[in-house]
Amino acid sequence: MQTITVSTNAKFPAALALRGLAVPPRPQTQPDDALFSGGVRRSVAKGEEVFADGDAADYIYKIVSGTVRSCKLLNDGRRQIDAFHLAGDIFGLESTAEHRLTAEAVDDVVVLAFRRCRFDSLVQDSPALSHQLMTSVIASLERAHDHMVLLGRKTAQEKIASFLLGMANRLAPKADRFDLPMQRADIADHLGLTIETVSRVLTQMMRDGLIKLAAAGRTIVLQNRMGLQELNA
Amino acid sequence: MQTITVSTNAKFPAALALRGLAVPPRPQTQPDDALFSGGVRRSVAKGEEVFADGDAADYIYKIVSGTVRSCKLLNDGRRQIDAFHLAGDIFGLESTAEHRLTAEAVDDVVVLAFRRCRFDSLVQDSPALSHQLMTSVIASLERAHDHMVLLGRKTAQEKIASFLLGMANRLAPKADRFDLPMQRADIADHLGLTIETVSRVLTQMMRDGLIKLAAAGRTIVLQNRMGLQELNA
DNA sequence: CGTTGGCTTGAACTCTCTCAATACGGGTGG
DNA sequence: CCACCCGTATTGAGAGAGTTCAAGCCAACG
Repeated sequence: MQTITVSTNAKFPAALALRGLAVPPRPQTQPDDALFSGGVRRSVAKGEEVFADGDAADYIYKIVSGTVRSCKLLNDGRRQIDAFHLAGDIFGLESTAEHRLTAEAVDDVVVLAFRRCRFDSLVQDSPALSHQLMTSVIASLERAHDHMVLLGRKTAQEKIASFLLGMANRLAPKADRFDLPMQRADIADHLGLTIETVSRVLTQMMRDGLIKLAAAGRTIVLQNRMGLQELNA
Repeated sequence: MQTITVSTNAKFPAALALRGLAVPPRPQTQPDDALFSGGVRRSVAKGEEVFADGDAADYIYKIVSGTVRSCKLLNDGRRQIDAFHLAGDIFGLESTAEHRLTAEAVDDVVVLAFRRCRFDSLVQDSPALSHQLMTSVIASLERAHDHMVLLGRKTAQEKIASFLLGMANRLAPKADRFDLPMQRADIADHLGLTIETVSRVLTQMMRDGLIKLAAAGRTIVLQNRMGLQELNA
């Protein structure tokens, strides 16, 4: 744990130095962007950590592009992915002085990083910001609640159906086709299944005409939203 | 859903009326009690709802005594208990206007209820309160994260071991003996198991000398904390 | 064109669930 | 004070969803 902490902390200043004085391109404007003007842009390569379990929680992050997974590990290697964060999402807030989970780049990622101390003082000054932040954390909590129902009480089929509909909603709200950024192992560790079960359920759904798979299983086409919704329980 | 909403909303003013002008006895003083001075005391009998899924989220609650379970239901009756709240815990904080889960009294409960709107303005005025509240929500979120690991990746034995150690910590931090306020069905729905599995694992732990059971299985004596800790993963 | 990483498929196994019977305990009424 | 009851917990036997282990496949890449 110590080694991980050190290595990641060491990595971060390096990234800062690299991009040092570059002016961060203005991301698409959203209600809470006021919060996030002036953050430091940081690129994280696929598979690299944004922060690790045990790291000092000095920064809060907002995703510019790419996908981040936040996960917990059991000592024997079992993994649970609590959530996937997509462009626009805020993460890293969920902690005390030290992070209690690891955030890794699922694909190549660009984030904006904000010093937490500066942030805290900002929050002190602005009740509006405070409120926004609170809302963001509470939203995370509600997603966590939904995910607990999924993990504790849904069948493999239902888990996959929920997952596909949820990702479709976030990745391509209008369309019926989208590309999953993560691989089967990530999906499995998010849903509390094995990769084999994920694969089997997906092929069965394909046979049942609910979905179509393409591009090595990464592209999903929803052919029967209704059918999936029924499985969604 | 409508019927539940109405009935519970109707219940609440009644409770207020009943206890209307009674001066709430001052609960044991804690750091964040400033937040909760002036709340309305409300008793909830075992099995009754504090609020239901779909109710207007007008109040925030702090437990004076007793145990509350907050749970979600699937349309076919499957249930997931997200958390048990004990004396001193805050619950009912939502980002939306409506509750997204149901809070029920596990045993006879007394809570303090606070109008959310009044609360919000209080928070506006006091950064300190805001910070305390934030801390409380973040703590909930971290417990949720831990629980997701449990639900998604732990075996029945490990789930029960985690649960017992956790409850021991909260109910009797020093002692090795404590009474579970909830029944097997609640434990099962909290851990993503069936009551039979809960019972079987407990019996096995008893045979293994890890615990002792008494009082119809409600009293637990930890005989081998180390052994449980090892199972805890 | 061989290697690599990720995905799929198959067959056997096992942990947990399901269904069903039995036991326990606290409260009530005779 | 005992007998009965009802809700809750335990125990048993059989079934099944999902896992495990192992092999095969496919596309990307050097």
